[in-house]
Amino acid sequence: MATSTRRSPRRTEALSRERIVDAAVELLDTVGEGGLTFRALTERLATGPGAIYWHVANKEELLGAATEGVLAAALAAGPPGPAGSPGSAAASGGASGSASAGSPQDGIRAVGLGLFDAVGKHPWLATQLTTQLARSPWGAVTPRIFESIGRHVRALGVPEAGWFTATSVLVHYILGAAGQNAANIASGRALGPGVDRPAFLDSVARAWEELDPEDYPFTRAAASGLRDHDDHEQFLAGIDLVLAGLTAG
Amino acid sequence: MATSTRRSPRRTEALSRERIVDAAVELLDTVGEGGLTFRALTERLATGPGAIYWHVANKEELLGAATEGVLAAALAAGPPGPAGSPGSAAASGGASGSASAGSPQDGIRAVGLGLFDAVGKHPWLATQLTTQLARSPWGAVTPRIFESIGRHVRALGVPEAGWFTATSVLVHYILGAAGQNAANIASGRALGPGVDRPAFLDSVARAWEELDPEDYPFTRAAASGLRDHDDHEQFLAGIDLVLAGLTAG
DNA sequence: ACCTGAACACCGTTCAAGT
DNA sequence: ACCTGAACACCGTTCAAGT
Repeated sequence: MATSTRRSPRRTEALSRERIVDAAVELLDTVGEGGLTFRALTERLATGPGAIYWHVANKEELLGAATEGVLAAALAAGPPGPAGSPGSAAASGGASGSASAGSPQDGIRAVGLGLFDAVGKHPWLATQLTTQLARSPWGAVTPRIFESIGRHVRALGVPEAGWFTATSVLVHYILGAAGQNAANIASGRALGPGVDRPAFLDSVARAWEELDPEDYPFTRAAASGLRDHDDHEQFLAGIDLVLAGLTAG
Repeated sequence: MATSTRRSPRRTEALSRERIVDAAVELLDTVGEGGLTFRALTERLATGPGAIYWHVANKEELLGAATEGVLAAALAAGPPGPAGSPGSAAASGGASGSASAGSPQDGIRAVGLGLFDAVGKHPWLATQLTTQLARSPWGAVTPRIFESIGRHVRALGVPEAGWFTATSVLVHYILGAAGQNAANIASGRALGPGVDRPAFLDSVARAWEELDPEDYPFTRAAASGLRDHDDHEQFLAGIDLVLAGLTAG
């Protein structure tokens, strides 16, 4: 199947589901969730809407496939966890954090950080994962996330009756915190080209400090704590809090 | 059918921002997030789109107002008492303390249950709160939620450095679990009129038990635990896990 | 000040028709 | 089998015009 290497105004490679999903991820990453439209997709792929619908049932399925792909990559990059990708065991040998031989606690931290960073790279991912988690627990996404955390929970020695609770708390926290972090980055960028995350958090802290002292004593007092926190450190502190609860019970 | 004659009674009350927001909430509750359109709104309010735009800047602001209204009610009402009558819990601002007489732990459980049940009544609320929490921490929603939980965290004796972490974990878990529960209810209804939540959870459990034993050992084993769990009990177990971590540290 | 309703730009999706 | 592209129903939003 030697494809001609000549350049042409039209696309040279045949369309495929994979190419479409890749283009969707690219669009989501660069223009955001609202930027993924079939028109933008047809332009990028030099084709018509009908061609896309030949490979993909509808937009929901396309979003699902994009989510699954990015999630699988994020989980595979971490410790050797559950099903990486069906078929090929490629994974390019990455396994950056091969400290996976460590404790279950470290395993949970590693998976959490992997998801946290994946969401930082793909800000739309948090919303999408949350949606899939809630709307279709029978799909591929929910078991994959659940398993990636839950196997470490089990290794921790948590009694079986507590598995679901512990894994739920961890997963909800991880996705929530990751989504919030990603949004903070995006909001900072939106405020101006020179506004990075610390600058953005400072503006939020300032807003919180101006709240009514009568109604918002806690939030006002907690505002200053917003400023000088390392993303990862702050995120891991939340995980460790849950871990403390697990080993204390 | 009455053809072009306008059968709906002509509007007797003047339009107002409040009436529009109320109609939006009603639409969200009955037809879901996708059902809130300006056309449905104009029909329900017997007016034109221009009239709505006179009172409300755009759809985003309308959704925000709907979210704020329902959230304020949920925080003011607290959890529905077992038999008693809360009557009106005035609570201007953060107060939210219908169960304020008890321990801080009970306070957190009460606020959590209040949010959990509000999301159960308004399934769109979880997504909306998460969005607001992430996208605009300077808005009204974020401080209100944060305060409602955080003041009890402080009362717990948690050192100030841990306030943000603890409150974040609790809030993310509460919204995540509430959203998942609401989606489960909706999914059960969607599957059929006779399918309630237990039946739906059973079908999910069955799906999980058919996963590949090699790739999903944990999820398979945890599946059976899905079946016979009381909503509230299960939800509170997650909160208690975090509380255990707080008092252990 | 408040409301009307036609019009605009855009969206997801379909489908007869081509290769 | 795979792709084309016009067409359809619908959406959020605007705005000159009315009261």
